[in-house]
Amino acid sequence: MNNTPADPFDRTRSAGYLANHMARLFAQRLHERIRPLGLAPAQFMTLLELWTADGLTQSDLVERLDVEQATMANTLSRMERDGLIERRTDERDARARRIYLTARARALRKPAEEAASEVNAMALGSMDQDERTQLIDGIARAINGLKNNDAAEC
Amino acid sequence: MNNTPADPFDRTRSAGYLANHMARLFAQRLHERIRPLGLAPAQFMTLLELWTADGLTQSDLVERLDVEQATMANTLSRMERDGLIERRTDERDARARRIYLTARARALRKPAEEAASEVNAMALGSMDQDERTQLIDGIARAINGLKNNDAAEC
DNA sequence: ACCTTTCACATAGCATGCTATGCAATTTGT
DNA sequence: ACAAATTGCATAGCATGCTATGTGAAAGGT
Repeated sequence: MNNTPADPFDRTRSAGYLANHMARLFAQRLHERIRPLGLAPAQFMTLLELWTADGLTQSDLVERLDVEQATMANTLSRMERDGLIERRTDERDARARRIYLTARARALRKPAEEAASEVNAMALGSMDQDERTQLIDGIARAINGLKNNDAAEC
Repeated sequence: MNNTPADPFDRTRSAGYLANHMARLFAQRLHERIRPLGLAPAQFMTLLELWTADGLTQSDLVERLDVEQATMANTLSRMERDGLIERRTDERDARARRIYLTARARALRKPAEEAASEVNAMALGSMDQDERTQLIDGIARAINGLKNNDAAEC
């Protein structure tokens, strides 16, 4: 019985492991920068959509940000608690609750986006424009591969 | 007052946003494959180290996997609860508790690593070997940039 | 020896993400 | 018109990750 198999799994070259590590670091760096604004990463992500399109429903956000409905419901509850959004029942569909930004949330756009750009610069700082584009494109392709769950798995 | 600024933050081209999205998809795909084995993603990550080096301490794992000590403590508690590890107090240092795999955990190595490889293949399926290496290297560089928090920020 | 500092770990509290489930409102099929 | 299916959202329960804090054991300085 061989304890170290012929083809050992090397986590330092595993896309999944590295993706997790990178995402944790991004979240930490972002969080420490937007915490002074009273924001957390998932709230910032949600605001990115609401800053460009106010009055969306929860299911709109679920679709655009590709998170589960329950996750978004909880994030929105915390944002309402923190005075970032208001939820008003849709006039035509009593099930839906449209989401509107408060003045406070609108005011946070610039500093928060700057913080995020800063973190991106920190990650990509050592790369030229070509390398950055290649990395972004590569991640986007990986996302596509992972999304087509049922599709042909090579 | 311009509601849509000249340089809008495009989340679909933001490394941080994409990193988060990719990591969530990786975790989902991995989890659905290793759940039948009774494993969760962070447990698998921890096992990757323990499979190659049994008898580590909690702080060894913290250092190798770059997670916070409290995070690792909780993950190890769940792994102990689930019969994957045993913790025995170090003979020479009464503070440390060395971590040993159970037979059950040892038996899970092959199927779990195969599941992870399958997910990696799913993500990288459309790329040739060069493209895969470039993506892995790019992520590794981003990780380095994000880790040197205090270092020169461009 | 003794006091301070450091180290290894545990715990509390919170945010984010998931699955599973439930409920009420709308839509659909007949 | 009405039963069945679908839709929009809430909640419970859990895993993973963080910061902050506490505790007991070991190490170091005097």
